[in-house]
Amino acid sequence: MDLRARNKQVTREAISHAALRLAIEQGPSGLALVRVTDIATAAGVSPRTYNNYFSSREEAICSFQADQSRRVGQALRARPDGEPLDRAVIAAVIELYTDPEPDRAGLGMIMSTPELEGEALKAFSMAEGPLAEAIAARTGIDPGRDLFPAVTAAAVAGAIRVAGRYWLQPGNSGPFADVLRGALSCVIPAAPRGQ
Amino acid sequence: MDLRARNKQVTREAISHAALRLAIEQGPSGLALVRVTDIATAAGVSPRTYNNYFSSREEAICSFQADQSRRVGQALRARPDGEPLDRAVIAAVIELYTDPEPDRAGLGMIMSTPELEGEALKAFSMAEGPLAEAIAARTGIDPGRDLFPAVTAAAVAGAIRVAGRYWLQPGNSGPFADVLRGALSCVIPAAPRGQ
DNA sequence: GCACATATTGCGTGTGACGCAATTTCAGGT
DNA sequence: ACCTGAAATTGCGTCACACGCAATATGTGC
Repeated sequence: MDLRARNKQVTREAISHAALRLAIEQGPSGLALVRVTDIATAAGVSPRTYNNYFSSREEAICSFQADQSRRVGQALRARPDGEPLDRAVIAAVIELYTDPEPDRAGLGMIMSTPELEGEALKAFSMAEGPLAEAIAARTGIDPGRDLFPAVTAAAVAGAIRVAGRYWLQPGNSGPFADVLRGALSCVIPAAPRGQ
Repeated sequence: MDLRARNKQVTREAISHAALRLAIEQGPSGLALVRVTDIATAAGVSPRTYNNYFSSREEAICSFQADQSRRVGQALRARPDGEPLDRAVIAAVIELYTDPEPDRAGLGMIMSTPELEGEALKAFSMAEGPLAEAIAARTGIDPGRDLFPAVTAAAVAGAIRVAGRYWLQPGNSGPFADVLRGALSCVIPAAPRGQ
């Protein structure tokens, strides 16, 4: 990775981090008070530069979650070859989402702010493409002819989202890993049907 | 339903219909050319009134799909009591989404326009809440303690979305019902695990 | 230390979303 | 048929945002 590219990444993360931090400070109800100028200032860049990286506050705020989702496919590919699909997916997701344990405030901000709903869904759905490819590769199914990889990927993304929502509920002090495992086992078969 | 409420509904649908029609005319690449004024004029209302019903063009365009999703729960509840979960869900979804056969242009516009992605995901996810409740009612599971209803609902919504994307691919002239059936059978168990 | 690609920035413009208050519309009762 | 009041429509003003463009600053690689 180029040095220049790494600098861009640093700037990107600075903006994203500032945006999420400011959003958390104001809480879900006061998201409108988080102005573009504030985000840019907090990140140490000009408003115009902020806009070179993100085309909306929502995108900046949810960027972290989106990045996380993008890694799900690669996490599944890192699992050993012989492992059954369900075990591999569960292990990959838990590994990715509990190291470290997610930031309750950040996840809560993203998932329980109406104005962020669309962007949050986009963030979680970012996992689907790469994950579907990884599932296809693992099961040897052609994703162009069989819907199984894409449908399963969507189900996994949905399960992660539901698990997050449940974990955020007050009075839920258990580890996220347990919730994730429970959610994922509802929908992931050990192998494609009939095989 | 009140007469006044019905009039509001008529206006709402006029705006939504106009928005989708204009968007289709310009195609996914020219969505920026669909101005608020155009939508309002085409619907026969003032721009301000358009904004009383929808707070963004995207929302107006995807409103039809959102309404459709909201009906999934009720469609499942309409299935006979004894029917196994998987059959009931599949029958309910197919009934709802193939009568009539979806408008290819409209669905394509909504699902393959990047600017509409967030709103489209919101539209499909509208099904999840009511559907989860219907699943909970049918299976007798307490949705507050067990994640199965919510996870399954999310998986169903995801499967419908994936099926739609697949059905839109050129060279796919088969009935939508078949695609839906295939997608749904990937993830819906006949009953919650272990029961 | 230089040169060039690339990122950053400032400015200007067009558009959208929405609060507010005036006005129109119309359902329901007399 | 008319009145009345609630509710919907509308116009206006405001504010913030996204983005194109061109100038400038930055720093990497030689």
